[in-house]
Amino acid sequence: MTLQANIIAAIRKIPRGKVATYGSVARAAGSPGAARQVVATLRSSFGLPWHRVLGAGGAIKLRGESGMEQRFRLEAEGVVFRGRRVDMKRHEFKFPKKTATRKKRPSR
DNA sequence: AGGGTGACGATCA
DNA sequence: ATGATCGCCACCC
Repeated sequence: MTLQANIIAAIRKIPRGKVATYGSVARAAGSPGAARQVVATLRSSFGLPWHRVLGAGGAIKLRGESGMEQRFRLEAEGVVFRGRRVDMKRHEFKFPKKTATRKKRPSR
């Protein structure tokens, strides 16, 4: 299982009308701090709800038209923006945390 | 092995 | 709020 596969899997779980951040996706994929890999994945793969992935705080990190595009798509899904960012209070998607079987870690 | 790169994140001025 | 810096991580050449 590659990190990229985990990232893709995580992103695919983001429901319509909800959003997640690079950082949270990275954690969900099992690699906290690997936000940049999330980016790499989004760039190299497609067919993913890429527009539902934002930067910390719900900010769109894309520049130019791509950013507008993203915002446009999110609003179309019912996501509310507060200034230049998404209202995370209402739309942030919380990935199910692995509480039971920790990755490579003796129970407890 | 070594070095460069990112749609990042957090912090500081 | 914006821009600069440093830290992080995995991937690519």
